[in-house]
Amino acid sequence: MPETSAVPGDDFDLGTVLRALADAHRRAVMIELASDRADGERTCHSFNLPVSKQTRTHHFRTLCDAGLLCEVDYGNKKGVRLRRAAIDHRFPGLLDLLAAEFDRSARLGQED
Amino acid sequence: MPETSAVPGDDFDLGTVLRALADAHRRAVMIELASDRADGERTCHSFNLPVSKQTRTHHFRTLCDAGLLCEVDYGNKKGVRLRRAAIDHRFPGLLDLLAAEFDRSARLGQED
DNA sequence: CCGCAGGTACGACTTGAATCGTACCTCGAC
DNA sequence: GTCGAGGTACGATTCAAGTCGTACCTGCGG
Repeated sequence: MPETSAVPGDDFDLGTVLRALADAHRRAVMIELASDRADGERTCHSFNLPVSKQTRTHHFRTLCDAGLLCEVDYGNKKGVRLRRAAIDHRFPGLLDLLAAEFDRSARLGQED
Repeated sequence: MPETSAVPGDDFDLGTVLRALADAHRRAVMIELASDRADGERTCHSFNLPVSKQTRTHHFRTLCDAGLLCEVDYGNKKGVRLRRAAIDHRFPGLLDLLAAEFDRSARLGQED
């Protein structure tokens, strides 16, 4: 049971969640995850965050603490997975909002 | 035309909005407004924010800059109004999320 | 065993945001 | 006109958060 999610049930705190989503890098991760309906496990490394790995660790920890992600520790590597069901249960519509932002930024692209 | 909304159309920025909602005081205002389907004009004073009036000004400015509120300047007093239509158009479900949080906190009350 | 890559722990730095003090403005009541 | 209440402007302070440097751990492949 290599699960490392900080939040057990639907013990979400809206403030914590919004603060987690307020950062552009973390939001980018969440938007990417929310858009992928496959909900596969991703490595922290697979997101192209333009920050050092210490900072990456910090951001993913923040997201986990907020209950948005759960981590799988392989010792060497780490996998993250979106807690879609829990989030949808507690904050219905939130992930749709993020997914919509994905479409939006894709539509805008480099223009503007 | 005493309108003073900083954001004209649906020129919302998700980051700005989430950062605005990340603060507990501002969120309290938004939750209260989102729950009131009457959408009447309120005075800044009518929210019971436990901060000084300078800080209150700061928070309402932040909410207006995010495009969540529009203000009506009466010189002496100021009215605020939720930009429900614009928000619903750009972020469908967001206000429902906040309204749900109102119910939730009401249900929990002082317990827990 | 050793090196490398991903990840974490701790600490330091820096920036942004929340808060308030002081001063000033605007309107309405007296 | 004067005063008071609501509001704003500017500056100072304080604190949280993002960022990275250094050091260390873990597994995998040579």
